[in-house]
Amino acid sequence: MTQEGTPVRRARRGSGAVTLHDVARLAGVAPITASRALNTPGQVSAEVLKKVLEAVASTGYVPNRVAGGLASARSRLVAALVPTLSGPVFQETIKALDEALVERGYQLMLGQSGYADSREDALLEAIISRRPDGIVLTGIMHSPEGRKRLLAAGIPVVETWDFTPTPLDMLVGFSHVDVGRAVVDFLYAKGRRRLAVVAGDDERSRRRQQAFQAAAKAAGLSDVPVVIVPAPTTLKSGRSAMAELLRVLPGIDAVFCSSDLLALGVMTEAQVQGVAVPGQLAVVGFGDLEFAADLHPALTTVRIDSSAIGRIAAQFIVERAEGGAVESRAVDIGFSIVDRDSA
Amino acid sequence: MTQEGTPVRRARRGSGAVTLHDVARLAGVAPITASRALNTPGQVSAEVLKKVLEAVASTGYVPNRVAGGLASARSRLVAALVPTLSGPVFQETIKALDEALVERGYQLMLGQSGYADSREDALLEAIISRRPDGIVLTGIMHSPEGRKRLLAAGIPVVETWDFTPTPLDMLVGFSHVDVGRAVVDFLYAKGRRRLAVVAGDDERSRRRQQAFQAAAKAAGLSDVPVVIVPAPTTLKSGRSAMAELLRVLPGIDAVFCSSDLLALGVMTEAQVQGVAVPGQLAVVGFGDLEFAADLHPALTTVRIDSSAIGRIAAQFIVERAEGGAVESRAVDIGFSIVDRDSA
DNA sequence: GTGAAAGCGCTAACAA
DNA sequence: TTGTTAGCGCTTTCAC
Repeated sequence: MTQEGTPVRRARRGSGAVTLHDVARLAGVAPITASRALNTPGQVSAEVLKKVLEAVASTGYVPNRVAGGLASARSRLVAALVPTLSGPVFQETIKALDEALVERGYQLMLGQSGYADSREDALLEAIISRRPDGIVLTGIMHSPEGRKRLLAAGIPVVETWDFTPTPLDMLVGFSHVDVGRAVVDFLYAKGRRRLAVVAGDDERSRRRQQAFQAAAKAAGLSDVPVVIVPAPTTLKSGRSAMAELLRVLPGIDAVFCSSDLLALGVMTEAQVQGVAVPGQLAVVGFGDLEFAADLHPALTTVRIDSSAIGRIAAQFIVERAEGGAVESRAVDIGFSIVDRDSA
Repeated sequence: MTQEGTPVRRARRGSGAVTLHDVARLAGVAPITASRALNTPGQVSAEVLKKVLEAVASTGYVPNRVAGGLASARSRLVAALVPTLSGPVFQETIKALDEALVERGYQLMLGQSGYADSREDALLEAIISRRPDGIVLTGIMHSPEGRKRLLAAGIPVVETWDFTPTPLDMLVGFSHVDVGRAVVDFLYAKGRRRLAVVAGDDERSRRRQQAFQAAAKAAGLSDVPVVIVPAPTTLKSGRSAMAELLRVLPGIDAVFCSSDLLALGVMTEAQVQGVAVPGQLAVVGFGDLEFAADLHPALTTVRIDSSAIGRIAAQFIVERAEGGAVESRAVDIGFSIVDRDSA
């Protein structure tokens, strides 16, 4: 059903939206000139620029970056894979990543891989099919198929929140083994001798926990009991883990938790059961979430500069996309133990 | 620099990746047939399907949905706008939205608008330029320019987490005015008479707060003092708001907080200052975050089915994109007050 | 500084 | 069921 008498061979396909052609026609220039006026204004005369800008304003033209992406092979889209959107751990990283990206004209796509690797492959395909200019992974890509797919796609990848000598491509993170050790040293220096761990059932938490146990053993401390709780960690699982610990081993004097939320649960249960923190029990969290400093008692915890991870990841990807710098970079952003009242 | 002696007029542009053409050639069919084998397998013969699938497997072909999106005017991308990625409030909505979308072959794009409207317009343009199949807003789009842009783009929009008689398009939310009133009734029934509010400085919180004040007045209660804290709300601002309230009006017997985190801050400060909850002071939160039930005392709070909002929004958008159903729909998912120990 | 032509990789429309 | 053709809206390449 065409509206006018103009002879048309086919039905119109387009969305009907204003296109660059419309703008160009209105401005009296060729489409490519309009394109240049918008993307590289330095390359056109002031007069042309003005006319194009007027045409844009009067039509309400919004460029179609899907088409632009196809033509230029640069989507200006970056994908981030997180285990889950529940849980505040990666939140600041994603927030900082998005902010840094938007500032540079990129957009963020999100995918939840789950803590299991099951859906990961399908998700990876869905993401690669959008041809993002970069992919940010929280954690290390372990599955061989995943690594292969990513490598084959030739998309810049930043692995984060971990450290490995064999990154897929680029890397921004820190050593979980070092964290485990450092917390043992910290608690030992505070005079604590009967340590315990409450850890979420994900790979990085487990790595901290194992390093913690090994370091405690090396320091000549008694065996460190461990309670593993499902990922993502919750206040509730912290409470029940603490209840179990208290039941089985009432003599412990310090607990290292794999998240601040878990630590809050542990402190809550301690309070309910009349165990004084830090008097009888030291509690150390992980993450230094916004609330940690203002709890009562204020939570001693391991601080990770979550925002920095996001910012640096964004920078790496944008530089790769724009500068074409091919070098693979790895940054260890480290961590610190924030010594507050709970330990 | 061409590799072979073939006379080429231009340098090769493509990404070098395997394309549908490669797959089709390998399978011995036309590109469109390969396309159909992958997208609408019912339309091709079993034999062709098999050959195409084999070709896909042997080449590691991953479809380019950027190209597909351009050709079909369906990007299978949905954008979500949140005020901020910090703060757990919309987290479950986004999580559920993403899950429902991925299940149906869509991908989620994220944008942070900030609580101020300043960057919103630029963000909106960035999003529209990707031609998503739908946009999910947290909150109502108020700015006239924003509404205009969205309408002009012709992209299905779902406004969420609020209710209005004049939605832009589709709507999934609840009435914040009703929440404010219901909490007054609830506290009144519990015998509380000197109510106060701690509210984040965002529009929806303010609306609950105002309705709360009005309802208290209508019930013949004394004027309700209000402390406004910056958005996003934090445990810290809850503590200082409570400290202020206690200093100025020590006689209050109930506080309605605009988030559970704020409520936790209020309870923490109360505990530190020796005010018994719920004995002397009732505390009501908002959101029913995962941790609320396991605090001590367990937090009485307003429960919103955050996941349902995400799921329904996804459904609305997908139906619009696929069914072409043009009707505008509005759903009030309501809320409930979860009566636990803190009030 | 400006433009014509070609094509990015895919799918809608039409035809056989 | 399969194929041909013509784009989607933009940017690249090459030429003036």
